Amino acid sequence: MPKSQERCQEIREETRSKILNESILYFAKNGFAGTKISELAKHIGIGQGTLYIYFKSKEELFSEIFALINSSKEIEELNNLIRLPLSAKRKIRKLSNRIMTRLMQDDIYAAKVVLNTQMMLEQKDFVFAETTYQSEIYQITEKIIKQGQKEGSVVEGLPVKLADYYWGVVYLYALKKLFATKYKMISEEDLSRVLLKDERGNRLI
Amino acid sequence: MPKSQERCQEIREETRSKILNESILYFAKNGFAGTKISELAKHIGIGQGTLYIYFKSKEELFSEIFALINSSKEIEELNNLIRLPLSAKRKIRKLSNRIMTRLMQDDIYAAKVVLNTQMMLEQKDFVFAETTYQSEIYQITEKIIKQGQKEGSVVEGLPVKLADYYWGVVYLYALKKLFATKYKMISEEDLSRVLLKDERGNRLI
Amino acid sequence: MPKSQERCQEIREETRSKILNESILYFAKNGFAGTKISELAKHIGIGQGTLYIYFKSKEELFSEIFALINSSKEIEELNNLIRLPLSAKRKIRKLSNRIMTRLMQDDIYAAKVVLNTQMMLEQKDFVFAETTYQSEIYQITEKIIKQGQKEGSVVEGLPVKLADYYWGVVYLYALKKLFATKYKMISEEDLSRVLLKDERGNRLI
Amino acid sequence: MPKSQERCQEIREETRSKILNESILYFAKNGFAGTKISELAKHIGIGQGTLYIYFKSKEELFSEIFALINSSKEIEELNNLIRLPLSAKRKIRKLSNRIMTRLMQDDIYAAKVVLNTQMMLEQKDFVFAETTYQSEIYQITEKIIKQGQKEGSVVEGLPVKLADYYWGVVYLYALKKLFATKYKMISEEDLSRVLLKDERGNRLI
DNA sequence: CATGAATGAGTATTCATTCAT
DNA sequence: TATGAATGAATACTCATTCAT
Repeated sequence: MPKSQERCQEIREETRSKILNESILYFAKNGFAGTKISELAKHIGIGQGTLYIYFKSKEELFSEIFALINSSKEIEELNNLIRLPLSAKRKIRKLSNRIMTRLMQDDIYAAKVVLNTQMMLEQKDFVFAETTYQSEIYQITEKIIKQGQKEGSVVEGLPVKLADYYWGVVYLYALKKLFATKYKMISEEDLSRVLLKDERGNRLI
Repeated sequence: MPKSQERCQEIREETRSKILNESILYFAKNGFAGTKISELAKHIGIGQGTLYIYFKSKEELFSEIFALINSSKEIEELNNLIRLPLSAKRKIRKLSNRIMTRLMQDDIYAAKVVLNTQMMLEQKDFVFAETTYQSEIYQITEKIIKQGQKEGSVVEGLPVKLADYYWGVVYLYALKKLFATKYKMISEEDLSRVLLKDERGNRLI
Repeated sequence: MPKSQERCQEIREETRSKILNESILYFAKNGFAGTKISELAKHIGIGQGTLYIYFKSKEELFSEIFALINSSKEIEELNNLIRLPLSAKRKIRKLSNRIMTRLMQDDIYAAKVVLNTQMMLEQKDFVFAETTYQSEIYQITEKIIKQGQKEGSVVEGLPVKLADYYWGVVYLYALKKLFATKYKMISEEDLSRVLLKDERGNRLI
Repeated sequence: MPKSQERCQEIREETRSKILNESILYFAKNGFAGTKISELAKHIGIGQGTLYIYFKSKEELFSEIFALINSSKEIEELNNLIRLPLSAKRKIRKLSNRIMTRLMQDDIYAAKVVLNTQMMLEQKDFVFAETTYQSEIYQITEKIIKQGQKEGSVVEGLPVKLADYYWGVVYLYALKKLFATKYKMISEEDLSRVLLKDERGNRLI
């Protein structure tokens, strides 16, 4: 029965995706040690045992989440952005706009940012790829920064430091999105200003 | 002959302080769930049982840490700063300088910032005072921001948002101090720039 | 496919009952402080963790045992006995007979008597119902005693004292059943004699 | 300094006695497993360490208590009683009177009875002497019972069973003395009646 | 000798993982 | 395949015992 086989495969894939997606938020909010399988399963709406059909262990589930995060189109998007024939300032504004829009609309995106940044900070052993991944994002950002510094629109300073700072602020507001009940989200301009010189000042030159 | 009462009291106070101080870093780095009493005790250099002489439970130890954090002189210092007959710009530069200097020299300070900010984000039930505490710091910062906006040295925007952003960046670099192995610490000017308009631009006006 | 809901419920009820029943003897023999969860679990034939699925703590298990003891049919039986159109003497003989028969055949019954009496003596806080329960048994016994004193078959003395004494002797031999290796069990007549006047003496009147 | 040597010895003896006496009640009320050294020391009014100067371990303290209990003059008194030129009935009444009087006045006596009987029931390994001791008391009691049965004042039945029963009732009211808040103490006559035939019946013969 | 702070072996409790249904 | 009851290794917590003062 090839049809049923396929269908089975399909169902498996669906369940796997569901677990993965629901877990991202849970892990981002509670951390690895703070996440109990029993509660996670309840949150997802499946039995505890079901989790172990799809993932060998809690740790494997956690590292699979990174595979998911890192396979995202983030890098591709960034690469597309950099190649556009725009000023660095426009690129930064576009990027910031895209980030803030997603952050405000999509908890999963915020969770991904949070987990990814935390991994980078804590250097957990079982996450391998992300160093490469993350540094790729950083490198692209640095390129834009360098372009901007040439163009005079981006503040002075080591590009690596500025890129780190920029994504740090993104992480900060991803955290607020996930955890804080009362907070003031910053605007796309606020985020851009991490890199861009003040408009008014420039205009006056 | 019994140990002198005062000496006993002294020893108890010392040990309690030692536990509290050493625990701050540990909890900040590993989180509540990720902290094992057995390892914490080893880290402090005491027996597991000793911990329980001074604190009823892991949770109590954790919440006592907040009493310690919040009883700090942070507020007092800020209050002194705000009363000085200085421009908002000078105040912000002074404050940022003090914060970044401490952050770079003192892991415990970084840990305090981290724990305090996380508590505020996560709104753990057993921490009561900090809301007040935190908002007090925020309120003072807002006052400086308002002063600076009048003086034209501080960027436009809701003071509450800017204060939140400013302390968020402090939190961000406290995290980096504690966790990151490779990172570029921002300078005092970088931190100040969260609030202050770019120098060059201003000069040109 | 999930286990059928009813079957699950059934299994849970069975395991719970098993734990409760097996624990009665263990607690009665070793006391609360003297009972180790690890050994109790081994005795029952389950894992330690299983105990905690059904009972929040050792203390909760202990107090649930009382709910079980007190929900017994003891009172009902006594109430039925008292309503029979018999002389107090016959009632006492019947009651004593039933008690001693059970005591000799059923360790669980002995354990229930032991735990219940000890609770009454020690007035543990977490046992609420039993005061009522116990005093109800006492009150019924007192009624039979009063009837017997009117009929001239029961010895003089405060009914409350005699009831207390009677059940005290029952407790005494429940203890012997559980603990003593060598002892002489008293007969039904011996127990009845706590309340009843000596036959021979009466006959001679 | 021989004088100081003696004085030291004296003080040691006093402290040892104090610990022993205060411990009897505590152990009787809480059992071996239920007694915490920290609380026992507080109850006695000494430091925890002090206990270990006088006794090697909790277990040794417990078994020393038995040496104390068993070295008591109980047996001697009983032996004196049996040798008096009295009827068994008089002896039983005298004995019961002495027992009940002490029981009501002296918690330590009640505690001794309780501990002693429980040891006999539970046959703890580290108590050796008491079997002999206890059986000696029982044997003397049996002699009185046999005498009484010959004289017609004591009820029929195996002397060993009756002796066991008699001392069981004594244990029962020792328990009540220690634990119960509300209870009706039995009188000397009530205790005697365990062995003695009813007066009225006898008189009528 | 007396103390009580410190210790770690022992006990209670939790939770990732397994497995019969 | 899906479930959740059962498990025991890991973790939190207690308490008899030691030891510096």
